[in-house]
Amino acid sequence: MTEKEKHTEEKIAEAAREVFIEKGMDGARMQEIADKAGINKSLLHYYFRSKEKLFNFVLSKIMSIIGSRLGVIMQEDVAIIDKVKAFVDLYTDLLLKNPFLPNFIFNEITRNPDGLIDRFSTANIKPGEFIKPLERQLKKEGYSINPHDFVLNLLSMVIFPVAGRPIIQILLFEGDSSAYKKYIVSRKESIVTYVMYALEGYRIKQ
Amino acid sequence: MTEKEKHTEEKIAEAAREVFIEKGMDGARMQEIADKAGINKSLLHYYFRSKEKLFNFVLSKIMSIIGSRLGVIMQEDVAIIDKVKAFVDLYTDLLLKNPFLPNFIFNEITRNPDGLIDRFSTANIKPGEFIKPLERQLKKEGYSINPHDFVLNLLSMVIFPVAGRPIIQILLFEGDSSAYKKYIVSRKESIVTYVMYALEGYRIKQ
DNA sequence: AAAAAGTTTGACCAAATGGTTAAATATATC
DNA sequence: GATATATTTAACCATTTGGTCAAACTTTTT
Repeated sequence: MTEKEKHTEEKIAEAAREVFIEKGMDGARMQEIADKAGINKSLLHYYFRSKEKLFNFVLSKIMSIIGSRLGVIMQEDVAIIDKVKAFVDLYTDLLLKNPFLPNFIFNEITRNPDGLIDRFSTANIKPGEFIKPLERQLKKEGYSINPHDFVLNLLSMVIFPVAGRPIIQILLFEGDSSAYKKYIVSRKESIVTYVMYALEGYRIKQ
Repeated sequence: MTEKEKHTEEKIAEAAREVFIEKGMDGARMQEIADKAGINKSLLHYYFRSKEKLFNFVLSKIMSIIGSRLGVIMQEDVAIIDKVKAFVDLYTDLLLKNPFLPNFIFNEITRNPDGLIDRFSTANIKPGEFIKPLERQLKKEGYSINPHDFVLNLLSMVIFPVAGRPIIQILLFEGDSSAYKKYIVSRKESIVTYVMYALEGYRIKQ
């Protein structure tokens, strides 16, 4: 009973996750989620009362995962460049596996920006906790860069090329899908190099 | 007559632009566009036969503007760092004025990636024409960086922070809207510095 | 000024969509 | 094995939404 319930609920959550991420809240259809889960549409409403409730459930789960990963990396007590490396590796892989994720997040925060603060608490994400350690570490290693710039530039370079895949693929690779993928993987290294070179310029000479 | 027609058509196009950009194709409602244009819903269909036609019209216009701006900058025969400066200035302003634009583009290319190639031709955007001059210029100035990395990192750093505004604003500025805006403006300079420092590392010593 | 052509409107329609409900089926409890 | 409880289904509903149409109104043409 609890076993089966878990099974159905999981199936629904998984299907909903896929559809919502690919189509967004507005584009997603309850019927499509039901079909993908191999169940009746009424059953969706039996487990999750409404589309919105289902959506919130899915989004919360995703944000928790992303947030906790980010938190772990940012709070590790290692050299800046190792943090960068860990971050780039982890998120490149995550994004390659979930190419619709960035657009989904962008879409949702645009659609409902006011709900974001609550979502952060629900997902137990505490921004201060991973900006501050970074700030300390940059100072400790003698880099005078604004930590906000540092973290935002990094996030940008990792996430944007995946979020804008179709454009990038055409703009830089004449639509060649495998060339694009190979390139994104290669960026794991080239981003780290780029950041390293940039940081060099911010080193406080003494 | 032609005067009035222009007036109404323009009003519709402008209203449609606003609504589509903010809500996306799926989220936009023909009624809302009609209301915003101050006209009857039937009139929308009189000028633009269907929602899709109206959407395509709006999107094409936007892409043409963005593309032509990019083309001009990329083909100017000036030092790399001046290109970077021009690009950052122009696009930061564009994005501050149209904060929903990036998400709109992401959304659309995700929703319908196959239509993108046609849209590029319609908007008369020729990717090769602004990648190649950049490639030459980088070589000429003795930087060994992969041009793809260079251009993508730049695009990322300019666009991402605006696309992800609600998150960034909470993550870095505790939700303070004016602090966020001030910061984005300040990035006009800090991005250029960051890129300059990074490029330094790619300089071929001789 | 009459006819023709173009523009605008309100009423209406069919399809899609999120959601409900009562009955049927399976499962657990006694 | 009977009763109660939980799960699943099919039929149905109300609302929303893109779109149509004929009539009314304006403007242009003759």
